[in-house]
Amino acid sequence: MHTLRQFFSTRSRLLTKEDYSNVFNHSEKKASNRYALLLALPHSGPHHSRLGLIVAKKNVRSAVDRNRVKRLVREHFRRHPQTQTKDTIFMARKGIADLSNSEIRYHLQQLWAKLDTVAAHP
RNA sequence: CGAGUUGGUUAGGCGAUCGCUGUCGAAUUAUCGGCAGAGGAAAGUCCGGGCUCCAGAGAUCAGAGUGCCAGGUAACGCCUGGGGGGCGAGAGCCUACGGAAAGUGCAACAGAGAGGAAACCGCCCGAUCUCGAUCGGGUAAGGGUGAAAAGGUGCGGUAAGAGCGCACCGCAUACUUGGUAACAAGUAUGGCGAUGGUAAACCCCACUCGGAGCAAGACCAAAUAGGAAUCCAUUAGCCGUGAUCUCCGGCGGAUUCGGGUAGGUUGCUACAGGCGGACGGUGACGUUCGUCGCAGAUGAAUGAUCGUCCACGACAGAACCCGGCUUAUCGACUGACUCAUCCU
RNA sequence: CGGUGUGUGGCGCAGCCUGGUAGCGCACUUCCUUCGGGAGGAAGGGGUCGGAGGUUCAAAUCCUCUCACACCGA
Repeated sequence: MHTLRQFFSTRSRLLTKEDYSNVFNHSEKKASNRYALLLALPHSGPHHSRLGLIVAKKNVRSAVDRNRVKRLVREHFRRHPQTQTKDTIFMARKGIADLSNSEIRYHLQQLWAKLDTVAAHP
């Protein structure tokens, strides 16, 4: 199973406006801290688990930092397969650009763990 | 060797594992392999051009921009060379650097006076008398005000002074020489009561410019609503002017057509291209020969982890593409030149 | 990505075009009025005019660069 999910392509991304507003309006699970916010919508459709990224210019000023955050989140999503198929949105908050790569990785692990415990007890 | 000026190149390397985008080849329905994959500023959007659409014969006005001269360039507000001015001991650096005798305006406060001006304190002459004041006149050297006061310095001259005269400098005009030119040098004349400053004030002169931008533009095209044409139905009901009747129109169904939203495709990278050589030119650059193929994403790829070496890695991420400018930036390498000391 | 606009006391705005004094309202401080408060009246404090450079005798104002913020076009 792990080797099966070790890729990340366009099929595991949220693509259209509807995909995003769907998750926003019907999100069943949330996990957040002061650096980021996660929204998730479980489904049993034909898709894989999908990921959407929102890293606003207002919250992360530099383009280099925006790319860095998005790459780290994708890498985490790719390396840690979901226990349940669901669409997830990641929203960056203001202080995240000041963190180092290892710090961001630590926070991502915490957030996804929180999301899974909520999922276990709906 | 020290201090400094200036131009160019580069922007962590190597290995392993797991990934992303494009493309080629296998395979054929989700895999494998090869190759390629951010910058010198990709940034700011300050200029210029290509490209696309709109408007359009051409010209002028308006408006905007540029502004010493010559050249380069597709073009430029850029670059190169030269001239003037300023700074520096020098290499070198900086320079919006056309016109103020075409006209209009502006200059607070201070000061007597701010522009065809004027005399406050002064200086000098004369008159008067109470003998250091008043009045009349001459003058602009000195003082004072101001950012700026109508050539500067020296000598002569004079009642005191003044381009009043002379010398040098500055200015203006004319001519000669050198230079494509900007300009420079020289000679002569003027005798400076005229020609002050400000044009990043209006303005004048010369030159340049149509407008918008790839979210431009082109193509394909759901659902829903609405439009047009043709055909069917015109039975029943409802609406239309207060009521009734007749006529007419609308509300119905089917097919076709065109516009067009969501969404998709395209524009999308091979071109004023890079590298090397030769020739021409002081140089920017041009001509020519050879060679290379060098990102093309679209919620947006170029990364993560580990090991290792060192100088311990700055500023920072393409979004139609080029040429510049400006701003940010830890360093490393290298060419040329200047000054000072020492040695020969 | 492209195109516009705005930065002035604590807050909201004038002044900029046409260069010389930074002003208005609310708020703040003190005093008067009142038994006390509010309202009212009088006086006062507070501004590198977003930042840097240039033009000018002189810049909030003119010019250039730069930093924030806001708006418009799918």
